[in-house]
Amino acid sequence: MPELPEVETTRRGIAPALTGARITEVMVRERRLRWALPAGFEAALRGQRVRAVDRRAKYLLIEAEGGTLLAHLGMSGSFRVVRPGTPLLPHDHIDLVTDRGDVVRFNDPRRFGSLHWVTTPVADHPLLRHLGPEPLSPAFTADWLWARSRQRRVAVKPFLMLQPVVVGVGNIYASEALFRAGITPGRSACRLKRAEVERLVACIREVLGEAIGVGGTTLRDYVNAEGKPGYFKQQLFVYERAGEPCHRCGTPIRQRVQAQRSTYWCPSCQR
DNA sequence: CTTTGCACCTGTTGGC
DNA sequence: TGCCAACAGGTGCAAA
Repeated sequence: MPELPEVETTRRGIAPALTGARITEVMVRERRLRWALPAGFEAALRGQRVRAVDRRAKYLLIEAEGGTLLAHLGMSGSFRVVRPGTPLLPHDHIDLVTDRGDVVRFNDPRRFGSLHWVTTPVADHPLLRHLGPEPLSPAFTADWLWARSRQRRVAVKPFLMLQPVVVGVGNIYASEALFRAGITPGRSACRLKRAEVERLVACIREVLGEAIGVGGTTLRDYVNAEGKPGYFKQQLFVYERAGEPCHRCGTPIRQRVQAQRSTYWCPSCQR
């Protein structure tokens, strides 16, 4: 499910309930996530006061006094903030109960999501150590993307989804950014011209920023902390629009598979 | 090192 | 109507 805009929307939604609150109870109904929750997970978290809720790439960092809860939503994960006694939905695997009477509830049908309690410096964690720059930060520049792309023969669309290159761009926004930049997704990264790389950096920033502004994209099951969908689906130019007319030129949108993932593009607007 | 394909899961959809 | 293959916002890992 979630790419950077959906994770950021989730962060903004759960932060008010968690920041400054103490976790008084941890209820685990299903430990088999991407990595099984270890015995002692609940005990480690119980009693922790949350200092801040941050995001790095597609990870949520719930930073407490004694460590950080590192959460990933995988393909189908979501967090909701509910009141105690709210009936459980299928796949509501974990509850964090706070001393303010909020329940932060993790749901994940496919269980590709993960939770880690980390007591070492979190930026050094193996899952975070090799991540590239945040696309909305000044560290993500045309110079950076240019340098990273020069020796890469891989097609530019899967290239944009490599987290060591730039974080947060997933299957939807890779196609959307390439449409906006006018670059066809099958071009090798190393064959991009300098001006194209510059456009791409700007378009990645633009599309992610706009998506955050409307709460992300809901295709199927993504919901924010209030259980509501994001509205960026209406703004998608190409994703899941195979055969439909391009919003810019009317040419039918095409679809192909790259690196086992569907790619969408306009053969007329993108070269 | 880069690149490719698989694996992990459940739920939905579309074709026959 | 029912069955089954294909596919779905991700990514770690093994192998070539």
